[in-house]
Amino acid sequence: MPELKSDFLRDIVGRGFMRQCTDLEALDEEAAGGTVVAYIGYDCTAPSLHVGHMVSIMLLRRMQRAGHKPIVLMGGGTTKVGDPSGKDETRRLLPDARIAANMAGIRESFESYLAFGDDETGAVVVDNDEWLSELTYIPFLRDIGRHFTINRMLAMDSVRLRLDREQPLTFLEFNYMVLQGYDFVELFRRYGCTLQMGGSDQWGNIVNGVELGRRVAGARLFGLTTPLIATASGAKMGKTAEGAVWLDPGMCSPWDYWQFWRNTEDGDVGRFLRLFTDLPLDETARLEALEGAEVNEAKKVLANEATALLHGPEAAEAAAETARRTFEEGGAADGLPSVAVARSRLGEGLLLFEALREAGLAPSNAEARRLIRGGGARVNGVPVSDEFHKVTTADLDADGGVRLSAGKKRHVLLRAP
RNA sequence: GGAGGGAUGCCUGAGCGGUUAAAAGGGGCGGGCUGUAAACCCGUUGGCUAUGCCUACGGUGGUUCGAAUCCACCUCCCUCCA
Repeated sequence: MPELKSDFLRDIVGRGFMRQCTDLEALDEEAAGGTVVAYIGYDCTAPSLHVGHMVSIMLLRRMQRAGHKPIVLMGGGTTKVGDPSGKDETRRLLPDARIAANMAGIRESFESYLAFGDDETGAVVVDNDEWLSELTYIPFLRDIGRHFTINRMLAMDSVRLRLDREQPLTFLEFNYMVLQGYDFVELFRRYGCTLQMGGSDQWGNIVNGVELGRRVAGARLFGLTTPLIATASGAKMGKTAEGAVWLDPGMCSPWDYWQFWRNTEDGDVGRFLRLFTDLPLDETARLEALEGAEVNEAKKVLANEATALLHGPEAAEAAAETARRTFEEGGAADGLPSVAVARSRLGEGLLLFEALREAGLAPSNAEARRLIRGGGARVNGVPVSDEFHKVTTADLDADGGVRLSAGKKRHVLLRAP
């Protein structure tokens, strides 16, 4: 790879953010010479973003810190259509109110990563519904539609996959790529945006936008994609027992978020430090070089840094401290998720399986009982295998709490004040 | 509009009158080994304080001592023809 001139590209290439770029040298030239305006689009299908979106969020962050202007494009309009990429089934359509609510939740998360404002490098949020819902059919077909050939559209991966598998692809979805391409043109016109970034599965859509911009606006646009992040053992990143690791603290507590990063596989630590923290590269290299059990130190740094970015340094510190007390000392720490229960119920002796269920450690009594039978249940760190064991006031510590555990990692503090 | 095919547990997918809470795999959860890692091995995987009861094979009725399995209608999906 030739020597890069711009801080922005040197930084993100060095940290592993880039998979493909439509014209790296020319983009480097632009970025070295002035402020680049770039965007990434986000679907509004869920009420929050999750860890799977972190690469692109961090990319926008690094870009802004390198002196450029990020645009967060909310797909309020395109979500009404549905992206066929990577899906072999038609996506169900969401009601408009849900889309709007989702958008609000997503926006929230960005506050932690980007500095919003109208100045030269201030981040902005735009909703493509603004222009997409204004479109009128015939003029749109004449101005934009004529630049797309069915031949090329049929060759797109997202389309071919469906057709090859003989799955239906509706005309509505078929239009997604046209609309996404149009977004780029619109952002170029409104904000002088010349770069679209996204996951590598968006490459086709991004290239369409670049091409369209050249044809209808004579613009020189760029596209850049990030690699798909899988874990070292090949699993898709960002899923845990409870499902996706959400960014919204209401959907995934700072404690769980910290734990997610703490549980990173050894082989991923270096890469994740580079992608998901702001630590300088010499520091990440030092941490990555740690061997054996020492990598745990690197994982803690990763968890601290990643959590601090999203939830703030205090939340990260609290999670780290709770983890230290819970795992390294085996005690009941304050920061654990806690559930309150009436003290009188402990007086009579509360069945452990019911307590586990109420604490959210098991979805049903039957599951809780299986957990106990399997030897995975603990009260204050002591394994209990009696299915009908009762938790009593004698189990309470001085503050009126009992620590219930399901397995080695999931702990809840049951409080009976 | 016509002809055929399909809908099974978290997912894929077998079963095609009783021995089926439903094969197999995946995933999940737990245990062991470890370092709150990976890999591997083992157990478990509808609900209910349970030698039992309830709910379950798209929906509603029916045939039968007995249905996920047979019949009718309905809903949704797919393929082909017009």
